[in-house]
Amino acid sequence: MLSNSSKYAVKAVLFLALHSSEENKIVVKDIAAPINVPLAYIAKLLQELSKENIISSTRGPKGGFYLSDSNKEQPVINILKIIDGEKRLTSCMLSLEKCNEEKPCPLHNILSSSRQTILKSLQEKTINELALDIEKGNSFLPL
Amino acid sequence: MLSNSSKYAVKAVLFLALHSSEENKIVVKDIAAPINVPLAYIAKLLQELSKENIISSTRGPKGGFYLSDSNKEQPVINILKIIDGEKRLTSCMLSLEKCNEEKPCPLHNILSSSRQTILKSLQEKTINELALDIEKGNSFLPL
DNA sequence: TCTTAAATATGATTTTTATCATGAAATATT
DNA sequence: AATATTTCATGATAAAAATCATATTTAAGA
Repeated sequence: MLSNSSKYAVKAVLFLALHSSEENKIVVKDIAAPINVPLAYIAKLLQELSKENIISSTRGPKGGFYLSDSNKEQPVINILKIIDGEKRLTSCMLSLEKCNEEKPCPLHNILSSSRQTILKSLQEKTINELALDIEKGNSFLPL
Repeated sequence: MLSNSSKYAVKAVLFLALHSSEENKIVVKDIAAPINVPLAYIAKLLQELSKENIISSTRGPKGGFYLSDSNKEQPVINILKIIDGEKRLTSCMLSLEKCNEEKPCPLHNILSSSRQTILKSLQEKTINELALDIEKGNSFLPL
């Protein structure tokens, strides 16, 4: 459902949500290490996210990546849309082009409602809310 | 969530459920064409499924693939377990090894229950039941 | 204005997944 | 027994995804 890249991206953004701010930018190297993702690889993903305004960055000395307040209010699904694309999230489980509510594929009725629920959650939950869950100890981000 | 291979496998098995029986075996070529999957590729998948007793086959003239009655009573998830492996179906959405009910990752609580529901459905629904859905016109299998 | 520290852009390499090809083994028919 | 038809086993190739490398641009500070 999620690509490797998306998972890495979520981890990185969450890390920024927890540890960065406009006044406290973080260098790629210091993001890659704690979230345990290859530096050059996460660098590329961060670039994409930055270009699409999911996260913020400034270059040069004292530069780095960070999350502005408005960045933090975005729904989690925005990350996935950029990295994996809309299609991957919503396409039929059997990849049948012609599958839809009127002409459902055999798996459609079984999976559809759970799928909807998942998407709705990802739509509603903001990056900031996820970060708060971690801070409150309701969830964890090991390795 | 599902690999390409798994999707192909489900389509093939469903096709067999609808059109084959012990007395009416079907040759690979006549499976590949209607489900629109490359012949040599589906052949390999069918071999795997056959070896693991998800489907049945006999070789030589008049041979082919088919579903025995007991094959048809298996849950759909068996196909996915063979082709994708158990791990792919159940692993944490962020691929965090340490994620579990006690120490949930940030996405865990959001997604876990829907995920469970999906797995339960795939566990309970048999191949035969899916086929019946199609026969009744409750679902379709285009291309 | 020069140097340095950072992101950015681009592309190369590696690994994984998907696809294709071929020969060996098995069985039914003659 | 010989032959033809089919699955089965194995491995080769191609495509896509993941990972790595490098040169360019930007901004801060001396």
